[in-house]
Amino acid sequence: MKYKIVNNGILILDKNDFNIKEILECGQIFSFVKQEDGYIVYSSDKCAKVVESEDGYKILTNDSSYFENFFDLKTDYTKIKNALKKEPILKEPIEFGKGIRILKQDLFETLISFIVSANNNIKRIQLILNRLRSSLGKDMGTYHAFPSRESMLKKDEAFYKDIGAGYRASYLYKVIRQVDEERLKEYDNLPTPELRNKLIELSGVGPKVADCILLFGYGRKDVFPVDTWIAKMYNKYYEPIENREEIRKRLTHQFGDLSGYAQQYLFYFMRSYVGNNDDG
DNA sequence: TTCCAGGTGCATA
DNA sequence: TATGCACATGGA
Repeated sequence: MKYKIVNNGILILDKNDFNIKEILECGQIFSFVKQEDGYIVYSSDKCAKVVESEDGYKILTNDSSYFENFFDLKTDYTKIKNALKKEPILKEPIEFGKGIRILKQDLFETLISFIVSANNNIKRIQLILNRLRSSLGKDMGTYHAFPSRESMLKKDEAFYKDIGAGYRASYLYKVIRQVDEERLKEYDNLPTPELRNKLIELSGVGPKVADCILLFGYGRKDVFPVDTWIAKMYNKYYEPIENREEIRKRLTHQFGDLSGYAQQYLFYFMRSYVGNNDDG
């Protein structure tokens, strides 16, 4: 994909592999705001405004190199989509979400965010994380950074209940006492299966949340997170199987190193297009 | 009112 | 190892 670093951000010079609505609304990230003329996206202590232009997008930010990596701009998504289109089941989902890119997100933020996401809906996940940012995150002027582990350590479990985390409050209280940002970074040296086992040891992190952290934080594309929507998909287009571990095994076997990409096209398609309509 | 949402932890067999 | 249940909360 063609893009150019300029003095106030990044110019995306191609709309084929970049659609900001699809990138932000496909469920991989929760901290963003839709505006009249574009989107503002928050990651860690940074932010960017993304505005559509005639032949692409402008990413307005002071941290171009961070967002170059964040938006995974060096990866050729045309190539990935062409490879995945050979699977009949992915033809329509890829057409529907052809501007999706897998974001490379901050590890600690991804850990906390996807613990909150468990058995929860996206609107409420966003609400809880916004409260977390605004009450504990560093004031950056026009917004608040995602809180550090250090700032989260100062709060008791009741605080996390008060911001609406529900029964996940105890997971949050515990998990920040199990790992810090440095340890999470060190884990990146491990191969995916070992790293996955390390993550599952953490409070509030099971197989599905671990896979989301692997995919959206560590950038591991050889995982296929199986949530309620993917389970629905599998039972609709493949065959009825109750066991999600079995579904995960079969899908990672089918899609291999492109599992993460395939999962995201399917998830977005199921959630926003097929939705609850069960007669397709 | 019941069901569901990007599931996990824990007890039980 | 595998199954079943409880767990907060708000929208449909």
